[in-house]
Amino acid sequence: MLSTGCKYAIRSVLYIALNASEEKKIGVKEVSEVLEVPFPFLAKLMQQLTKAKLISSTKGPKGGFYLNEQDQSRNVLDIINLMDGIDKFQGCFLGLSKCDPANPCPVHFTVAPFKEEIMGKFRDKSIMEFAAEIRLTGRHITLKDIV
Amino acid sequence: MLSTGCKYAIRSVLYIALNASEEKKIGVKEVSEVLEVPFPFLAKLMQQLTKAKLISSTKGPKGGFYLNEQDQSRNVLDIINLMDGIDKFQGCFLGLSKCDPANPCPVHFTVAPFKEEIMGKFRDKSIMEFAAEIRLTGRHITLKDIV
DNA sequence: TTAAAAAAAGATAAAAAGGTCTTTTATTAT
DNA sequence: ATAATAAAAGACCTTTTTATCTTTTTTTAA
Ligand code: FES
Ligand code: FES
Repeated sequence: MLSTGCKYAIRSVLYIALNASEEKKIGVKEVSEVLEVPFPFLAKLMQQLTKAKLISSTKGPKGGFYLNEQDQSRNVLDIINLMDGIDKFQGCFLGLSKCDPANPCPVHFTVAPFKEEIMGKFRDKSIMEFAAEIRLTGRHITLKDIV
Repeated sequence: MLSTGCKYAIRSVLYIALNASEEKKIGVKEVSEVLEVPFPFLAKLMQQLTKAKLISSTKGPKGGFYLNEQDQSRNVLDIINLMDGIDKFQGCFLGLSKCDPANPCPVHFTVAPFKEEIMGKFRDKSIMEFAAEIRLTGRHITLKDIV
């Protein structure tokens, strides 16, 4: 469905949303340990996220990652779009050049409604709204707390 | 979304459903040319489909691929399951060990309804029903007829 | 019964995704 | 100023996916 990098990225951003702030930044090390994700790989992903301005960072001691105000209003679709490209949802399910209702592939009308709706869901809910829900209902981001 | 092999496989099976029969079998060559898919790669995929009894074949002159009665009642989900594995839909969207409503990840309730429904759609409609619809409405499987 | 046709099988190669390691740059506290 | 810290950058390695090539087996028709 999504690339592993993309999955890691979503979980990381949510973890940062939940646990970091401009005063208490969080490093790659902590994130990679808590989420059980390979450190160097995650570091690359975080760099990408930072360059794309989906998360913020500062170097040096007391440095790390956090979400500034703009970052907080981003949504999950922004992350998917950055990591895997929006075509993962917008493109034709069977890989034909364009997904076009005027020129539909055999499964177009089977999948199109879902593609639309799921993109909507991931666009309309901000990272912070997700974080609030996680805090409220105790959803897990890590493998550890499942057992 | 799906692997390229899986997409090729679905399109090929539909093409065979539409154009082949036990009397008029179709070879890899024709399928690869019409669908614009690399011949040797497609040959491998067809072997897999044959071994899994999703399509039928005979060797030698006048040989080729076709769908027997059992094959015709198969569905798209069978193909996806063979090529990519059912976890592509059943597994957790964020890659956590198990997708379990009792222990949901942050996006579980956002995506779970879609996963269920789309699997249903692809399970409940047989290959031949898809073929009939294609014949009726003129859906395209190839890139050529789009322009 | 032989030659041609076509799938099956298996070995190999190229490209992409996933993952690691090393060096550089920026920041902060001492 | 200096040492320590942590991200940024870039080179590198491994595995999986995608694709190709070659040989073998089966079948049919002449
Ligand atoms: S044309 Fe294939 S999904 Fe829309
Ligand atoms: S637990 Fe993640 S999608 Fe169900």
